[in-house]
Amino acid sequence: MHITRRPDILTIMSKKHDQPVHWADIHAQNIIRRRGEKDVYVCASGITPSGTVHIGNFREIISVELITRALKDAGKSVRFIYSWDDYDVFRKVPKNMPDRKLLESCLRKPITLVPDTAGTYENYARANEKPLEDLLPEVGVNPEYIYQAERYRRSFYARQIRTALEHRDQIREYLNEHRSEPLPEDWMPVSVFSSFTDKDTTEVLSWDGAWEITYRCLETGQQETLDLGTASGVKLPWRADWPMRWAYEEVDFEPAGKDHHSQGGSFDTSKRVVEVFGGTAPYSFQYDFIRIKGRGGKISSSSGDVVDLAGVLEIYQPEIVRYLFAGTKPNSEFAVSFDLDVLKIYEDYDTCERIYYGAQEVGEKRRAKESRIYELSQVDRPAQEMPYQIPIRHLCNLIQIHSGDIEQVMASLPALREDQKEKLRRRCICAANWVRLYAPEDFRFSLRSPAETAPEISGPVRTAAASLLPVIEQLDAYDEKQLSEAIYEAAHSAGCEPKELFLGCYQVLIGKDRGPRLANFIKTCGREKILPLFEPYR
RNA sequence: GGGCCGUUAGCUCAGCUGGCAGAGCAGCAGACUCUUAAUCUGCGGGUCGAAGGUUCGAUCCCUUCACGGCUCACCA
Repeated sequence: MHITRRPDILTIMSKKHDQPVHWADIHAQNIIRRRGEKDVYVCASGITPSGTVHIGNFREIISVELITRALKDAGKSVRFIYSWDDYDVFRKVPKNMPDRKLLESCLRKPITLVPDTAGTYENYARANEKPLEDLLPEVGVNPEYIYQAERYRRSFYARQIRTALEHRDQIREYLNEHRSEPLPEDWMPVSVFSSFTDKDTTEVLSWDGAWEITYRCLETGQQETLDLGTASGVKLPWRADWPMRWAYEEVDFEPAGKDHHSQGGSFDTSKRVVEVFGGTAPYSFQYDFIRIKGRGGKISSSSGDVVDLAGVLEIYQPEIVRYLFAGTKPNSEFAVSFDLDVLKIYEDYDTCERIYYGAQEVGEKRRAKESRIYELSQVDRPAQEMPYQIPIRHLCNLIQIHSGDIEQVMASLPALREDQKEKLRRRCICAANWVRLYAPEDFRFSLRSPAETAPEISGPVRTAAASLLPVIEQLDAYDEKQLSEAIYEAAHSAGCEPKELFLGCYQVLIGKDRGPRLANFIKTCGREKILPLFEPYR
């Protein structure tokens, strides 16, 4: 008898295994050691919503989520902040956006002041933010959002901007350490959006040493003097902005992509610049990019369709999306697959689940590791008892047998408990989507309708098919093996090759030469679906 | 030019803080009169990129080199 109940988390993290086995726990331990004991650990993530937020960006979010989970499991309090850098400049029109002309006229404006050309949201930035915000809770991610545009526009960072100006020589020096061309002597660590055009095509002329700054709009030639305490268009450039926020939020952990993490990259300069703001650089690690397999190959294909979280959730259950990321070390590249690999991923996940619940025996080391991956993959806590498992391949068949009617599929499953239905329904939807969108042609079928003209078959094959009728009428009396034998018997007594009969049967059932393993397939479909299809050959 | 990552079975990779080299797939053999990359059983398969060093012991740590990928030095 298998133990299919949830193990105690303390068993997994007990003294016996006080060495953490999972990367998230190792990083969490490092954060605690590096930053010292604190009441609350601040974990930060952030991106610029300058286009559809794709699955590559999601890696950053989920990495932080996994670390916050690990910190919490280590008994710590955590604040997970997510910064929408929506006061960044609109620099390039992505391929998948409508009304490119209008968007092009908005280049150099902050993305929060660019319209949503699809007409759904208040502005362009919001159009990219909101769909993701709506989806994140589904995968168990619930950060505290910070909208940088909103902050900058109400002069929230006036004090910090002044600090940057006061230390502009120091900041310039830090940045110059890694620049091929040094910044000019009169460089100012601010950029200004013109109040005449909203664009950042401006030149800062002077700073009065306190709160006033004067700039010229390059497009209109007009000059204006602003008060930092009330101005809405002044912001820090990225390499000053990022460390400023580390200091302001007292960030303990923030990962970054490899573009930021190279030597001379923005993390490198920021960990110097942050001193100016009286802070220290957070603990960090670098995560690698992710690739796409079985769908274009690039996250953002040239046709303009982007692989985003919604696109991945079409195919993968939320806990399996988490599993993909939790099961891969952040600094290694991996591919999100839409091809046959999908089946393998589901099978791997199910194996991981069985290991967690003790329904599959493995070595102690592997058990500890898989169990932790399983826990981190769950949107909430793992269920008390093991969820209903159904092999994904079989499910794909069931869905096609029932013409995509998921409620029928669920009804056909014996011993399905009420509390298991929600997850299973989700798996059904994903399987149906996969079959429809990505499965190879060989994999797809649909049962013929009795109303259609029955395929022409003749000779011994027809005789054999006819002789199967009594068997199908009594289908419930046969188990799979017996049915299989009956099929061979039918072929033999009619004097045809079993192969021919198989071929004929698939023609009758699904109008193809091949299909799912026949005996099992017929049993699964049941007498009611099969009999009418064979009736014409009586 | 700097940095980071990688190089392990035919393929894809695991091997996380040094202790007899692993998995899946492919291959081979056998079984099922069989079919969604069919299923089951068994088997073979490796100079752990190269050369040094540390160690009782190195795929693992250090140094150098080769090849491959990414990234920074503009902006964000």
